[in-house]
Amino acid sequence: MEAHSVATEPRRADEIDTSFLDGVVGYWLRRASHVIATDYSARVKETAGLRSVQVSILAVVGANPGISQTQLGRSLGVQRANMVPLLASLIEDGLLRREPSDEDKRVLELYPTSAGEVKLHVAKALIDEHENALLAALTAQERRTVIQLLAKIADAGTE
Amino acid sequence: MEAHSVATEPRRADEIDTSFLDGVVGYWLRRASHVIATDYSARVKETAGLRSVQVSILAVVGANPGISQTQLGRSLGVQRANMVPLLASLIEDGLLRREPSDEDKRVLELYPTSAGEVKLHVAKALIDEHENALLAALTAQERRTVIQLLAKIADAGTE
DNA sequence: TATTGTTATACTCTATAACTATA
DNA sequence: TATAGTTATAGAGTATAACAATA
Repeated sequence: MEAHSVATEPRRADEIDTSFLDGVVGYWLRRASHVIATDYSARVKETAGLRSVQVSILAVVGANPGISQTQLGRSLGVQRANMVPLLASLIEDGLLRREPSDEDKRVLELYPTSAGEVKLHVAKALIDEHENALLAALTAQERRTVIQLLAKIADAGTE
Repeated sequence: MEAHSVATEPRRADEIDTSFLDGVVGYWLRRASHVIATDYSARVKETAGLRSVQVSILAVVGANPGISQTQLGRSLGVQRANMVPLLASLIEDGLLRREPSDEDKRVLELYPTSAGEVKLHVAKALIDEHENALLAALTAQERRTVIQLLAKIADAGTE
């Protein structure tokens, strides 16, 4: 039995019934993440010439000078292999530098350059601007709440 | 002035300072979305042989028989061009069928087949299972809250 | 044997532009 | 002119497997 006699005319976009998906967390996660990532990527590329993950890299290296590539990737949820081109362009642009570890000759320690710290400062202002624009509908308390809940969800993948 | 004298030894992964990113909604959105999407995609591919967005398509067409491709794409946040291969495989698998509209000869109306309704039923059970597994750390109230907040964020992209 | 950084490569998902047929 | 569906293609972003150097 196929239900094709129900619709007798085209529907308007705002009449679409999505009631089932409305209760699915993963569905809204995909929608919201896509909206935020699209806007943020465009802004950070235009203003700072960076990919969004590269801003995270600058921030984490800035707060943890001497961190290794593997540690960095683990803390950001990025695989070792994918760190290579991300770091290569940051180093080529003079925003990060590498130094061999004294204790473990396999490890390359990462440090921000002064240019990298300036760039990170610019990026931080950019993030504030971006979040204030796209999260205008959320109060400060709601933003804290959503971060807390998203962190719980993200933790499910690192167990 | 480069801050490389601060770190004198490698850090353990759980000692990494990510305090700046911790307050950024977009950062946690990326992390959480990645965890959920990875697990869900693998399950739905293995069990139902579908991509995650295709499950959403089945659900929306099931609730809105006769919907057009453009309406469907708009309601799911998927562009017209990207709907084509998604729908092609669903039709090839006999889960959906198309019928020319009587009123507008440009429009193709979409209807679920009986096989599509069975598949949707399977997918719904899969979604419940997936969400219960990965959102175990969240109470029912917290899930409702996160959906409400994510919907507000997603709305920022459709204004 | 295990791990760090690396290379090469493939796959998924999304974006853009242009075409056709209808309106 | 505008819109629905389509085609072709490009670009992010991520995943997998294998390698050399070192532990």
